[in-house]
Amino acid sequence: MTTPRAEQRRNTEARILTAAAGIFLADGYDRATIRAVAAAAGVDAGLVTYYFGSKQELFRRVIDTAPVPDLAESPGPASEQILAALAGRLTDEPAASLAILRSVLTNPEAAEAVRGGAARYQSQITQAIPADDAGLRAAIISAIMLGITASRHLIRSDELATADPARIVELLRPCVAALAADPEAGRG
Amino acid sequence: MTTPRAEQRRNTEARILTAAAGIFLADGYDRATIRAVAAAAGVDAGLVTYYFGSKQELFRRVIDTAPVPDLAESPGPASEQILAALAGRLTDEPAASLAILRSVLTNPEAAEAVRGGAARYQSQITQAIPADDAGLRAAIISAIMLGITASRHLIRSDELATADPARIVELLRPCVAALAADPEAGRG
DNA sequence: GTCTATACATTGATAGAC
DNA sequence: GTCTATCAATGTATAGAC
Repeated sequence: MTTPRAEQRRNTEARILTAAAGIFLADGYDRATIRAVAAAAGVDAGLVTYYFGSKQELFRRVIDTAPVPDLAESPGPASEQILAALAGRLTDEPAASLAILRSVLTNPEAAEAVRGGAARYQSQITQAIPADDAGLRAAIISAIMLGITASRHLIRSDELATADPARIVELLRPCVAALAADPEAGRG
Repeated sequence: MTTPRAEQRRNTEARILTAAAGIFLADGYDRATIRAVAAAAGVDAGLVTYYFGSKQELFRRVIDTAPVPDLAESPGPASEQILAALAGRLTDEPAASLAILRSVLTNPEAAEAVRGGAARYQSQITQAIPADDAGLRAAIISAIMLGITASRHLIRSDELATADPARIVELLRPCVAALAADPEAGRG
């Protein structure tokens, strides 16, 4: 029943990380305090900075745990892959991703993370779209996903927060299809 | 050439308000300090709280100056009215509105302002859409507008920040049209 | 009406005890 | 490895001088 120090440290560190994701999600980077994170993790405030050095570094570590949506995971055309990824983000709330999203407007570090993640996300879409202005189309799609996610989970707009994810996806289908479709298809 | 005290006060107050809008836009509510606002307005920090009482109240006053987009101003069908309103927000940057947007994720007051503004905005759209799920459709449209505006002006995503507003509107046209259209029109 | 000086609270981060 | 005590910095808000 001995718990080696290294293992115990990993446990505590992981507990702090998940607690930090929750606090950053709830309060945003600026309002989130190390003391609050420590309290949520059931440890002392000094220990947090002892482990992670600074608040910035702690946030950076939280960012690293956020998954990057991989479109290739789901089958079908590009527009359906995009909608499938959105559906996943509507049902469950990825704490780390939402923490980044909430902090993006106040923390440069979070802004950089969003830009980086969005860039990779957009490049996936860009490659799947045959249009020559695929880059802009991908950026618009990405912006739409951001608006939908933020409105539902962060701002909690009444209609969007309570709506069935399936209905939201259904209503967005022609929208995304029009953006991801080959613009030449309709002409000749 | 005498400047009555009341008039001088109005001048200084207005100067502080516009300065505050700029600071809140640039830094967000939390990071924005009264000292920075005072410096930008060319007055003392104590004077700001003397006029507005508190930081919250100052922010509330800035919020009140933000215009509510009126769809009825432009002609045509609902989808075109929405796109016209978006076009306006893409070209010029309404400081007060963007200040609210940046602060929405950290300040409850700003969140309330967004909810209230969005509700009025959405009710306009809802009335213009014949569908029975018009409320959800309006909420989605509103979320899309939020995502586009935030990505362009706040996050400054490369593609969206530099793109021509006309092209963005053009790409979004079928998207908004599909959401604002009568779903019964296509059937029978 | 405007500015100076300051009280008060909060927070990030550090040093040392257990 | 963890917690206690503390420092230094920042920021809001107030009281009083000009």
